[in-house]
Amino acid sequence: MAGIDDVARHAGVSTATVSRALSGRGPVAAATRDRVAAAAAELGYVVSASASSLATGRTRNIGVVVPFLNRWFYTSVIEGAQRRLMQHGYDLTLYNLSGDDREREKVFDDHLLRQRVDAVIAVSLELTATEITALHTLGKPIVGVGGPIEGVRTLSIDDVAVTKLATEHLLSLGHTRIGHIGGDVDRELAFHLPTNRRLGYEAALRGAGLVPERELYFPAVFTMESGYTAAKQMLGTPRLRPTAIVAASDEMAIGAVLAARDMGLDVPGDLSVIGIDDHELAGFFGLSTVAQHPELQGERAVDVLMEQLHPPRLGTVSETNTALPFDLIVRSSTARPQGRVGGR
Amino acid sequence: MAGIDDVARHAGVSTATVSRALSGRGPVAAATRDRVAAAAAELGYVVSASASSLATGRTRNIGVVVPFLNRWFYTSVIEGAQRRLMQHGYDLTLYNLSGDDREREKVFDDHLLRQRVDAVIAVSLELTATEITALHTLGKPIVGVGGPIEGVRTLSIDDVAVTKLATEHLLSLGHTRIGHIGGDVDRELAFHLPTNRRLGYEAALRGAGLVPERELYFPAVFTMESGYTAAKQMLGTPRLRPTAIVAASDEMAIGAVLAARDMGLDVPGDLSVIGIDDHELAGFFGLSTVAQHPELQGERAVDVLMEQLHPPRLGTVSETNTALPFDLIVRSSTARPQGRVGGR
DNA sequence: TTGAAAGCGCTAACAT
DNA sequence: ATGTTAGCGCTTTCAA
Repeated sequence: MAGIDDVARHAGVSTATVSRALSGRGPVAAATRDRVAAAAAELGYVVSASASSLATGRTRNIGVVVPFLNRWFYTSVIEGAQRRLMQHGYDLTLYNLSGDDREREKVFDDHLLRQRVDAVIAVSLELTATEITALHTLGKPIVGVGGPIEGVRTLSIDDVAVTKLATEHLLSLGHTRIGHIGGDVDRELAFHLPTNRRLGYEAALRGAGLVPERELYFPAVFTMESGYTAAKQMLGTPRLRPTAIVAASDEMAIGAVLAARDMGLDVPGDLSVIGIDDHELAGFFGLSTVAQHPELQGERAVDVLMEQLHPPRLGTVSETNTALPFDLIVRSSTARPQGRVGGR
Repeated sequence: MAGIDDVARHAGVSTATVSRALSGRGPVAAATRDRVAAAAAELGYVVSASASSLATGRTRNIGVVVPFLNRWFYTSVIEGAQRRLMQHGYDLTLYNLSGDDREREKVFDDHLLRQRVDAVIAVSLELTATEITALHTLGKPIVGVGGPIEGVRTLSIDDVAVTKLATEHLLSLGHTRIGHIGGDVDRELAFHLPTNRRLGYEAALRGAGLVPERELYFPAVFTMESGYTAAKQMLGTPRLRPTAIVAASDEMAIGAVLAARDMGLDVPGDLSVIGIDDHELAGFFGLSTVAQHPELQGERAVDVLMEQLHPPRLGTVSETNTALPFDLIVRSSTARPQGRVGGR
């Protein structure tokens, strides 16, 4: 493995010049720069990350902490973050908290503090006070995605507004008996999320002059199976009979669609269903939904960090405070309610 | 951030002793070790990764290269690898090749060569000659998971045997017209995989004295939607009329189940379907399948690397050469064919 | 614009 | 068992 000295010798300059030429920091004559670049290329020289880090204190590596891996949202965020990081020449080190508590502790107390990362992105994390302290003693920039962390800048869609929009879509179609399958506050890591989504649902109903019925809310975990179970429950309870369901996630919504089918109900003829996410399977199931673009959230998180890591020259205006976009996507799982209400 | 000198002073020993005490390399009196540990804990000292790496040449970090992130198989492998790495105190740096070619090149020519990793795990990768060269100039251990790489030790289930088993399950139930939805060789990154799975399917048929019909093979990509389309095609073609389908992945199999339902066919009454994977959704859809335990493959890959990175003392026998396990899991999507064949 | 040289924080000979 | 010390490979003053 060629070192910086080899390149220096090869190009007939000092190591300092090689460093300057290759990193772009400090003045180098154009001709010299070319000579150095050529030498480096010829020798296949690549800077040693650890030596460079030790000397500069920067690692060109970002830590991404997620509670799980096997969920569409997280992998999408990671994918977006990774793509953007690569554009900046950064690596991404992944910390998955899905193990037991001891491992979780290890991540915060050891791994993240080893100074292997310049900053961290925390995805949908509900952190303990100790963990927040640990992150702060890191002294590095931190940005959250999808879950508010005490004292940490967080990117997140407006969960209330999103569910409100989904519910309003159903209302505008003429539905008045709308059920909600939401996250179970007691069982989710990010407890604010199911709460906010439920609030949006209720706000929309109230906005239409309706009173949210407690019985039309069914808690579930964010999986297809759980959505399926909840929907069966809801649809099977005689006095409830909703004509539409808004689920707090697409996976739950798909579960609801399948439950309706299994009960012989037509979607959207007998039941309209809308989810939230625009999950990769939403299109296949013809699911109407509100898209929340998680890859974009990952990219944005990186933008925020890069701005702190490499303060931009004056005049560059930050756009990272822009609210995160979400879009209603109407497919074939929602329609006007059948029968009496406004049929033609 | 406390440094090693602070700890040394605090514990009244030299930095060398601190290093030895904390790393476990080299002799240290028990009492001293405790004193050092206490001092380190009190000061919140954590070794600097870059300084340590520079001095030792080891990074305690493994690179994992995947072609995509948003697929159950990859995230499962990563999860398994991560869990095991954490047990060894290693970090995991993720390289995702799903970007454009320029980015892919950057990964191999820059990022992986920065000496940020001690070894790499390549998941389901079909590498170019240049990329293999790049990996080899790395001079670090490499292990592949799920796809053979020239000159690289690779962990992979026996794709032929797996599909053979799935097909034999159907044969044993009495099916004789069995269709196959497999990967499209031209469109997949890992072209050997669809080929091998198809071979296993054909071998099973031949083993039962049947002749594989070309028309009963339908190419697809590894998604639910593609499986759905292929199944509709197969089931809709009058002269084909299979009573069973073996799909090369669970997602495609689920697509086939849904296609059958949409055509008014009962599963397993009119059509049996079996997949391969034991995908997280397989249970929900009652899908019979052959499980391939990707998390385990990730763990095993780490085991192989650890053995090379930390050669075990004599007497420790490596078990990493054990064939990777796969298991037939019978759920409710497979049954004896209806009607004439052996019905009761 | 370039070079010389002093670290960055830790580890591992080597010496004791 | 512990301490002394010379690097690990690069970056960055400081001088020229």
